[in-house]
Amino acid sequence: MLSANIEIRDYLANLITEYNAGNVDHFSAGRLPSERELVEQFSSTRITVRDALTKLEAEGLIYRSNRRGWFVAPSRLVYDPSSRVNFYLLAAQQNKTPATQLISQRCIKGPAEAREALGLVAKEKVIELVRLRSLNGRPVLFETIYLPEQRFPKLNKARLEGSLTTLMEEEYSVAICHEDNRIRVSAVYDQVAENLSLINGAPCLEVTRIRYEGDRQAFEFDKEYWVHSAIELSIPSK
Amino acid sequence: MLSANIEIRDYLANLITEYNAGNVDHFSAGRLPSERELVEQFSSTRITVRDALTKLEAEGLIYRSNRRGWFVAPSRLVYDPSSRVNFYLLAAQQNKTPATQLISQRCIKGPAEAREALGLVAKEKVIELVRLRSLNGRPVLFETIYLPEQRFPKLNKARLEGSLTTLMEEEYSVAICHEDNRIRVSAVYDQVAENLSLINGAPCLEVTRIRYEGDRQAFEFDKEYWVHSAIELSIPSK
DNA sequence: TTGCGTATCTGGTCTAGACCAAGTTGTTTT
DNA sequence: AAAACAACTTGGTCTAGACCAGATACGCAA
Repeated sequence: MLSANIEIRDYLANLITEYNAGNVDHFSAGRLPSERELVEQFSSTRITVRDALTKLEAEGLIYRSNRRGWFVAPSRLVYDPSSRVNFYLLAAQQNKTPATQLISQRCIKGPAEAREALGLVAKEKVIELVRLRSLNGRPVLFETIYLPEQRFPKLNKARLEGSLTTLMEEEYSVAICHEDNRIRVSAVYDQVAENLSLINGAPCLEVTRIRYEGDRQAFEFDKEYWVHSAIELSIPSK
Repeated sequence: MLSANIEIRDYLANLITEYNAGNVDHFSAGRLPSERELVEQFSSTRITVRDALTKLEAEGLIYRSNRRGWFVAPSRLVYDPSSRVNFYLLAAQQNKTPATQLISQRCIKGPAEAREALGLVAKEKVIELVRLRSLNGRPVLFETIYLPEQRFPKLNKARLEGSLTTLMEEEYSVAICHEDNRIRVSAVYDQVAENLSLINGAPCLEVTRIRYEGDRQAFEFDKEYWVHSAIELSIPSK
């Protein structure tokens, strides 16, 4: 005996599979029926319907756009965090249209985690860049980048929405020698949640990255929050 | 104005931080108060309390043991999926006590995904091994391993709960030349959920691995489901 | 001492609503 | 045509319960 929420999940999961296989009839523009319509259809309650939707969200089959509705998740971007292929190229290779928006740029003391990773002392400051990246108009990545101010004076504001890796190579002769990526499942809140159109506490994939140049001198500390259904990591062996 | 569920989350998150810092008074044996006690304490309802708990679960601060209660999540196992360090060694290095249980062993046709990855044709079969791995008595990993029967005849049953990598090296002269890991956030159901003491639809970290030997011949296909709060992936650059 | 049954506790699932706030859309006004 | 407003729709949050099923603890009988 299946519980009601699983029945609804299974029903929707089947429709989604068909939809992804090309049968576009089920959902208009990838949008699922509203929660109240599903309640009607299954003679159930919103609690149960939302249980089903939350499970599909956890699986990455659907995603929510805060207070707008639930949508079928497009195919995932396959991403190798330790490769330095830039976001635009990667997206283009997978037939997705990328976009980057610079949300803020500040020169601050910065959080302890970043200062430690960058080996800063005393009054040294960091440049904090906050960016939002989208695929086909859907926000998928909220990232905060910390750079030592001393290493990157006079950052070219015009280029901050493009590939930072390229900028750093061309204008600051950075040569990455090593990097460490830490990946965990986490949740988003507040500014991150809002920018990704998620609710507080929604699951995400969190990537923390430290990049080193030359004799193991850290020059970049990143925090990335990915809408989990938008991404699959690919880690080839060394 | 904070919503009630966030207030409860924040309250518990603080207690958990203190608990992890050594103030053991708050929770006996890492166990949170029961949902009904929290309802009392905050003059709220179970829906709201469970919203808060679900958010803490998504963040990996707590985990649930099905119908037993909610517990503070121990520190994560840091794991490099592309390294071939075995589970026992890895756990020991991080002061955790590992255990492995062989749940089933069959010789079957196997799922299309595995057959394809292994390049099997016609009537070739695979050996399917299902194992559950624990840290300090807590189940954290449910894994299914598919091996081509022809490559691994007469598998030594006695050793299937130990390191497979070691077994394959010693008894079948396997030399890994390459591997590909795919990582995504997903959800667990049925047998996987039961074995991990999770509910249907609970979030997890799914790792799919293909290992190759010699001239790029695949010899192993794995599906790993990790309790997400139990693990952090570490991916050093190539 | 060892099972075994039972009472109790826990989370799992669900009912049947309510009100709120943000996003969307259509209409009116400028 | 553009801006402003209002009506409506959507998910977000919450109330106040109910019953179920698995896990646990405990007492009793073999």
